[in-house]
Amino acid sequence: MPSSAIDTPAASRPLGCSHFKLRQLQRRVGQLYDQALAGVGLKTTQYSLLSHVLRLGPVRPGALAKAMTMDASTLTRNLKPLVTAGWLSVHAGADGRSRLVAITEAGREKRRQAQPHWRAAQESLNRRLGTPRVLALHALVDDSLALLADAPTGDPDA
Amino acid sequence: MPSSAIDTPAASRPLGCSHFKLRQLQRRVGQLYDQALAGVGLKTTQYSLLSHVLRLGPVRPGALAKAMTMDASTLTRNLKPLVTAGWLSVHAGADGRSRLVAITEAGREKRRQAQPHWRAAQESLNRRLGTPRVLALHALVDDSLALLADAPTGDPDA
DNA sequence: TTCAGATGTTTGCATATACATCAATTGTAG
DNA sequence: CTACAATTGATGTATATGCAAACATCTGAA
Repeated sequence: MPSSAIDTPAASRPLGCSHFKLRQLQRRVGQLYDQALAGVGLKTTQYSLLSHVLRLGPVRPGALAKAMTMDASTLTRNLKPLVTAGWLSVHAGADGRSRLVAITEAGREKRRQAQPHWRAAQESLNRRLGTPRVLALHALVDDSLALLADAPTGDPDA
Repeated sequence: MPSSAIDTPAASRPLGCSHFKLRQLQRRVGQLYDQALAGVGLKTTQYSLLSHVLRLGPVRPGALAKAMTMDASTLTRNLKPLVTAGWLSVHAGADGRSRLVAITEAGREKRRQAQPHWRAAQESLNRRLGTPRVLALHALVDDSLALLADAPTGDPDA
């Protein structure tokens, strides 16, 4: 068997469904993180969103969605609870149609408060899986994301 | 503390959020599979559900949820569209409180019809990521799931 | 036998997700 | 200057997700 691409023996072909496997793991990991953040009244997704807005500064929804690999419409809706809670604010952008999402002082405080819990979840996961395994997983995910970068949802100019 | 757990150099510590990374990848991969199945009117989750019921035969909702690593209440609701469509049926189980989920003939046919599309999605993903990477990802996910097996949502007797 | 606790499933509630479509705005060609 | 294309978000619709609690049923012990 010369090339690694052809004539792959059955045992070397992925058998299970990649989507299902990822889904399963994401559910479990999500539960761990959500539990850790439950005490401060944040879902993990919300913590992610707060963190991204904090890091990216006032940012247009479209750019934020692209940075987070999510559909713009999903982002619009995910913003709602955080704006209602007063942790994020949405202002008019320079362009009349566009907007700017920013974190509020209350949002900064909330994130500060949540950060140790998030960190605890990370460390707990590292302990349970072993740091090398987590590192390997991160690397694989990052590589995969890069290779799929031109997939739907905010495809680049391609 | 001699163990390998302490004093990990900064560069060898996971930096990003494991949950967020998994979430991102799952979204992208989910889109690929969903696109492939859109033609036959199935979401990827629904294809998974059909496949599991086909494989596990008439099965109690609780056992099915555990097998799929999802919350029982999620499963209950995910069944609804499939039952409505006539692809799955829910009967009374021996025990008056429990039930049995089974696939119907229409469900078998629908799955048969969808299978090539699912397979195409798999192969497309294998091509885009490279089979070795997909294999490595599967292995990591499987190992991680095993290590997290006693997490919430249908924890074993532990 | 009757009731307290265990077991299996569904509901209430809130959020997450995305595609198709709508609405508002801007930019531009004529 | 007007009509049309392009850009940017928001909505309509449907599904997915999970925790807490309700519901239904069963089991075993007093």
